[in-house]
Amino acid sequence: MNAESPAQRTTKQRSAVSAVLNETEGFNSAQDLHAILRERGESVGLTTVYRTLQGLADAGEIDVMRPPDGDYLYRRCSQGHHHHLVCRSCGRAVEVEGPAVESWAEKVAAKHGFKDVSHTVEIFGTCPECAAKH
Amino acid sequence: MNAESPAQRTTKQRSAVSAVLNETEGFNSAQDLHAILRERGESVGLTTVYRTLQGLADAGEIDVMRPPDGDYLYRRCSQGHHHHLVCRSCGRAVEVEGPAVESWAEKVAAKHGFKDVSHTVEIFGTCPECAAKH
DNA sequence: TTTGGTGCAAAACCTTTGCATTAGG
DNA sequence: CCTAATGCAAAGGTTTTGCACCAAA
Repeated sequence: MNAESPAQRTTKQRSAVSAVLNETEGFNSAQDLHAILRERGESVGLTTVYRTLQGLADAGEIDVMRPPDGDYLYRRCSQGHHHHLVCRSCGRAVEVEGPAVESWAEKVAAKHGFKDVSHTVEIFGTCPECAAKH
Repeated sequence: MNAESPAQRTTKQRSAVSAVLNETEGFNSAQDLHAILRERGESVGLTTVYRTLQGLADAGEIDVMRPPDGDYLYRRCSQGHHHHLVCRSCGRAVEVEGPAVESWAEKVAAKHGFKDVSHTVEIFGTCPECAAKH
């Protein structure tokens, strides 16, 4: 029992969910993704969407975000640690890095003796396109 | 109809909720606060706790936070914009400031043409006391 | 064939709302 | 008195779970 067999199966539903995540440039809720799939004629249950997203999130293949209000949002992202500049209106997101923020967080936590430190940083705003639409 | 009368009444329930917020040094959920009140023998309905917290939050008298998972958390805080270093185990929070983070967020948003920018920054970790308890 | 995946319906949860009653000013 | 505040119960909405059936390997 050492050969860690993923036993992860490739199904039509998972491929469909993954495909939508590849094509969308913003954060979407599980229900959004489910609606998109239905519009396309793909028949995937909402339960499966939730379960697939959980799996992808656990595997670190997608980013999960929680806005100040509302539900969980998901998005396929590049590898590595980064943060997001998210449009409040359309959900479009830009990946941003902030080395200074990382070190600042580490320093602050260390100063107070906190261990196992992690952090969340999200920037919200209205993107140029949405601002233009008035 | 110009003298903006707050019409805000001081009730036993609101005082009780406010008192608990003053005495706790960590973030608590509405249900936590409700439980604490009941333990004390104070009889306050969960609905009232929720409504009182909403009011205090709208008035800017308490900070609302959303952890990566779980429900809304509330805490009485000092005035002004600041962020938190929160213990994942006991909820204790330290208010921290990061001028560099503020300007960084502004700059990043401006570079991408985003307007009406706001941001959230939370640092999570295990506080010294909780770490000692192993 | 074997075992993980799927999907429906139902359960769990947290939070909000409707409405009659209570009580602050 | 007048009207905001309270609290119970019920509604709302999202996410999870139980279970029988289906399909990938």
